[in-house]
Amino acid sequence: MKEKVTIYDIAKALNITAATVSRALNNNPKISEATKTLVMETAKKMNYEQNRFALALKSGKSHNVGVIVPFINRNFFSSIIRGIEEELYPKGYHVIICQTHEDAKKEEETVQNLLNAQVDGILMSVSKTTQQVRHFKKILKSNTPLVFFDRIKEMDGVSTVTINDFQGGYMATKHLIDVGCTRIAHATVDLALPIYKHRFEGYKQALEDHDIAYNDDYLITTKSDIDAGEKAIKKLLKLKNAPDAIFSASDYAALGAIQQLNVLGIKVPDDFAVVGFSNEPFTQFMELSMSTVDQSPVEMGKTAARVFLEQMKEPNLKIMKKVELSPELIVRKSSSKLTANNKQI
Amino acid sequence: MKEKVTIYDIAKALNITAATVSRALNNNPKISEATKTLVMETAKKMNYEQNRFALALKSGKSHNVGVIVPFINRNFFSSIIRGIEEELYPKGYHVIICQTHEDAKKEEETVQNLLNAQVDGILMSVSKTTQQVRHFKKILKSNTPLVFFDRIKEMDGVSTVTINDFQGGYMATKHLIDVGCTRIAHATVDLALPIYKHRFEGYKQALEDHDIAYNDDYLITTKSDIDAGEKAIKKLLKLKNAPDAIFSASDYAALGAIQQLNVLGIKVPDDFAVVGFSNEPFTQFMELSMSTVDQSPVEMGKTAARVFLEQMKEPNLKIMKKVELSPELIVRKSSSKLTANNKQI
DNA sequence: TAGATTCGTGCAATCGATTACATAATTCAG
DNA sequence: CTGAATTATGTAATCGATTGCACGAATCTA
Repeated sequence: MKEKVTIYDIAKALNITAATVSRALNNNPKISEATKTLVMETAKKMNYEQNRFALALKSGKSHNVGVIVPFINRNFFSSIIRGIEEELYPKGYHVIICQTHEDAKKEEETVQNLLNAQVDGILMSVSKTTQQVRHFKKILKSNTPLVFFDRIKEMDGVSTVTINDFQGGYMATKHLIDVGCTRIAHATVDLALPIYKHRFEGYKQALEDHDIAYNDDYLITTKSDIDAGEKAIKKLLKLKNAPDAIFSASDYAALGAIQQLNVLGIKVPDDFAVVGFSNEPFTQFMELSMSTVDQSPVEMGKTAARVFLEQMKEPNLKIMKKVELSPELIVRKSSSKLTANNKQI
Repeated sequence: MKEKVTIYDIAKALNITAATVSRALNNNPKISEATKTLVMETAKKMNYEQNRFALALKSGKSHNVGVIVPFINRNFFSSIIRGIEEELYPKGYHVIICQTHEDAKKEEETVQNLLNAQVDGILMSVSKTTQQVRHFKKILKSNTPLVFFDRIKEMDGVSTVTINDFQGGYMATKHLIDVGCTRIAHATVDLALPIYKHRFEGYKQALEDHDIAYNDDYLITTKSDIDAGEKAIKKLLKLKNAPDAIFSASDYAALGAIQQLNVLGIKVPDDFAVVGFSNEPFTQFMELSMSTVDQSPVEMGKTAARVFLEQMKEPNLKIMKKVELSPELIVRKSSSKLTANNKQI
């Protein structure tokens, strides 16, 4: 139907060469103003659109960036992607989405695939099962900017955008202390992953700063789901000196905890306070809304995108930027209790 | 660093021409088996990867598909995208994500942009504010397959994947009737949009089939948020013959309704039953879990992708396929009541 | 006014893969 | 054993945009 208009068509129409048209469109200073405007105008008139492939083939730049996440239908990740898309789209970049399903092998394959597609950059959150860094090195070797967000792997030459998980853990724990809890448990997911390790360290530090001894029995490792949270509560309540609060590194486990506490007839927050982590949408919709730590994922996505753009501006310079965003404690009902010493927050 | 290997490199290594290499790699029957295997092997040995841009430039096919949704961080849409990605990725397609923010103008711009990027197809859910179909016609004119999912616009030459919203509305309403409700209200969002219109029609049909007169006072138009649901309940309860149940076309409005009923001390589900629509994740996490209609979004995404792939197989044939998926009623606490005539479902 | 600059364009190669057409090598029919 | 048919490969154009180099024309210098 509608044949694509090329610079040759414009050239023919104006009786000049394609080279001149190209230069005019690129605002090359060697072209006279007269020709420039003339070319611009006819280009517009003829509905000219630059062919991305020809450009990509010539320049090696695709104006695409690859984004790799474990799953895209997890609020945290889809919100990050939203942030990335909003930041990059106006700059003419397209965002290519890939999921790893937390599978290290699929991650490697995906990376290879995106490199082959010659994306201009890769923004990603590392899969839980990833051990190797070979594929990341390949990215760097191919001179493609690489930005990790949230789940990172410490590597030379890679920029990272994270939230301060230590601070998040600290805030959550301190808040529980502030509302009068003294026997605070912590549910973690996998201490081998930096994000969880840092939350745990924040938890420990908050205890220490408030002269509460760390109790190893109060540390429990769970999966990030409701079931795991239920089991964790059952286990914790069997202790002779059972806790009166829990800071869970996962909102889902926290939800399971609350549900189980309900079943057992234990009053939340009065007899047992709960704080989660991530600010999943459901946490605010629960009847007993859940206190949690917000990670501002949209902002994280935007930041990651901006870091990428900076890197693109300085193609020679190897920038390695580490941005750390601040988490925000969101106090809701599951931990809002009035005590002798504390006002409701 | 690592220079890209091209077919010319392979050709040089084997002392043949690039044409032969190309043909061998494409399994052209005119090439002898001997050369084929030889080429294949050296290609593998040299880590050859086909240059997508050269191919795209030559063929006009990008092996990219554009996906346009209002927002990507809405569970429904991100799940659809997940389905699309899972179906298309193994076939060598990359998925380019764009959001419209429900803005018709941004939608037009995005379409133009994707066309310019020469995507091989566009899968999309139409923005709420879209009136014009000019940009859709442009897609068709450029001979690019177009598939609408969920939010469609009736047009010639466009394939659609929807769920049977009528059936969903019918099932939800019939279920409420089955548990003994007789004065069933309906909260809709915008009857101008087919999805909501069909849900409403299903609602009406279910009433009619069970000899319940349709009452115009029970129809209420709300936005799709919690606030709107609260207001709707307030308004409905002011009626002299107040309803005893509501089928809301939005889970969010249904949530608002439940919260407001709680505030007013009205027992859910015994005194007032509630069914939502969409099966948003939060509906199952609420203490009083919400009955709702599931739209199997991942399946919808996969189906849309498959329809696209079929279209690609028959480039000459103009296929126009209309797939309708069945919704599934999910009964949870907000409508599970025991009545004289009904067993608990 | 001759020679040197500057300015604006054109020429042609390039990016990497595909493919119609040409050609060389082999096989086959009679 | 010769011409035709078949098979395997090479030649060169093409997709669309960019860009180093060349070149003619205009302007300037002394």
